[in-house]
Amino acid sequence: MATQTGETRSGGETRERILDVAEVLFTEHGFEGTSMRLITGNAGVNLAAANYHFGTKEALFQAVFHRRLTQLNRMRLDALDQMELEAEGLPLKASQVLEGFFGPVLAMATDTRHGGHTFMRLLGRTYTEPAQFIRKFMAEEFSDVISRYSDALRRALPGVPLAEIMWRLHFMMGAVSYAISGIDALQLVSGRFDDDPAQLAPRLMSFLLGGLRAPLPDLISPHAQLPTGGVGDGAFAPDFGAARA
Amino acid sequence: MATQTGETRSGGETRERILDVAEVLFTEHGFEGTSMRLITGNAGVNLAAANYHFGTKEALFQAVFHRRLTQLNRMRLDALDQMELEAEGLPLKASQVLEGFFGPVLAMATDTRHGGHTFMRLLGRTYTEPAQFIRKFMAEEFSDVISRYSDALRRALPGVPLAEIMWRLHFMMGAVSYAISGIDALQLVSGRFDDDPAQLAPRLMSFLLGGLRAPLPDLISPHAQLPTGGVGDGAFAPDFGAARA
DNA sequence: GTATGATTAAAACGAACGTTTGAACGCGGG
DNA sequence: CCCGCGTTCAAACGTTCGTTTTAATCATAC
Repeated sequence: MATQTGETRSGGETRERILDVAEVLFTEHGFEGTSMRLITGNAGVNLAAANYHFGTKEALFQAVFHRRLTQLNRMRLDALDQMELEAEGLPLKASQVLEGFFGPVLAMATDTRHGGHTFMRLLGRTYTEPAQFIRKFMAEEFSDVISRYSDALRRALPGVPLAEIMWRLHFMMGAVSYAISGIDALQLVSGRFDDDPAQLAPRLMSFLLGGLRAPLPDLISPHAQLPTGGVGDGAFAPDFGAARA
Repeated sequence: MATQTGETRSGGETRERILDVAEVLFTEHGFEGTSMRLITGNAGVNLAAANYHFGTKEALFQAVFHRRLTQLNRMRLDALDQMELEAEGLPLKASQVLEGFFGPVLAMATDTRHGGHTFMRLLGRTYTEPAQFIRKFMAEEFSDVISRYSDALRRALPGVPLAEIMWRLHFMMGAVSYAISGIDALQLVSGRFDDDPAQLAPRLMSFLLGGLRAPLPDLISPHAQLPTGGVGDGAFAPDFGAARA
């Protein structure tokens, strides 16, 4: 009220406010579906302020990711460091590795007070976004964590080929992503049921461990590596063929 | 060359061509990121033709989905009908149910000749899109299949609560979605490795069955229902708290 | 051969987009 | 007191968007 136009905000408050609002709106409407005007409007700041602080819309999007991913991956690496320290050179248990990798994700996802929930939905959604500039920095942000954790998993599951571990890590990331981002999608499709967020973690962890430690599949050509458990019945009807009218 | 301007196309060829191109471009750039001009331009048809045939961009998007989803869910229901017929009233095996549900998906996903591969990536990506008009008809297209298959799963896994089955179905859909849409995302993050598409199905099926049949988690409040297998160690560090600077 | 109805072409519509501009503002140190 | 610097402001830039409009073109029936 002191001056004619808007009041001046302290320090980096405008910047942080833009980041917070952008995180929510990018989650709700996607990158292309969110306009700079919508972001700055909801944040109560001037349109040009966004370009002043971040340059371009792409850079703003990256800044949203960088702020959270740095924190997330730091938590993951710290957890792994501590577990490996306590293990004194012995391989970790698979459940420990999973907890180190997905624990921070779930903690962030169920934290509604600091916006982590919103971001994790955005992350899951963005992981499959093919936009070039997104893929680029996603790879950079993740490569360290992936290599450290795939290594820990390889030691936790001796005899399982590395390719299999990578695939299962990939599958697990999909399950976690859906677990976080698709709760309403699930309700939408199946009506209401037990969705207590406090029970999501044990549910998910049990599922992930079951999948990670499942018997190895019968692969087509190469030498089978471990006993399989009657999984390979049925060949997934590979002939899709001329089914399209 | 017979006439001054373009040649006329037969019957519904223009319509089909628009659908095919739209499917590819929606997959690559998303709904908001794909313009009608890009679609019609790549299809070699006039811009107005798209609005003539489909009315609006949203209706075109729905048409893309309807064409494939109808086929996909028909395959799923047919497979379930036949399996239940052959079972003569006895419950199906969990592996059968999974194969009926995800088999058509994988068959479509690995079929590069008829564009199914493209569509399945689009489906996985769209499942978590929060756009209202998308959620609406996704629910309609899927509700039949979900209720039939969740019922079959419930009979295949007696003693497992329905809520648990729905959650695991949800987790599995996430894993399958990533398996289909994120192959390059995986390579991007971990370098090249074995990605023979013919081996994706057995790999995925093994993982899914392991997760589906995993021991039930220790839930916080309610009565435990089945013996659990030492999964509940660690509580996923629920205090995320003031970690943000 | 020509009238008819379906389909396409080309151009234009207003609105919304990301970004830039140049002036005004608040506030610290001379 | 005022000047310089970081920041915010209103306004405008040129482009692209989804959609509509008007006229031309085609296949077909008479």
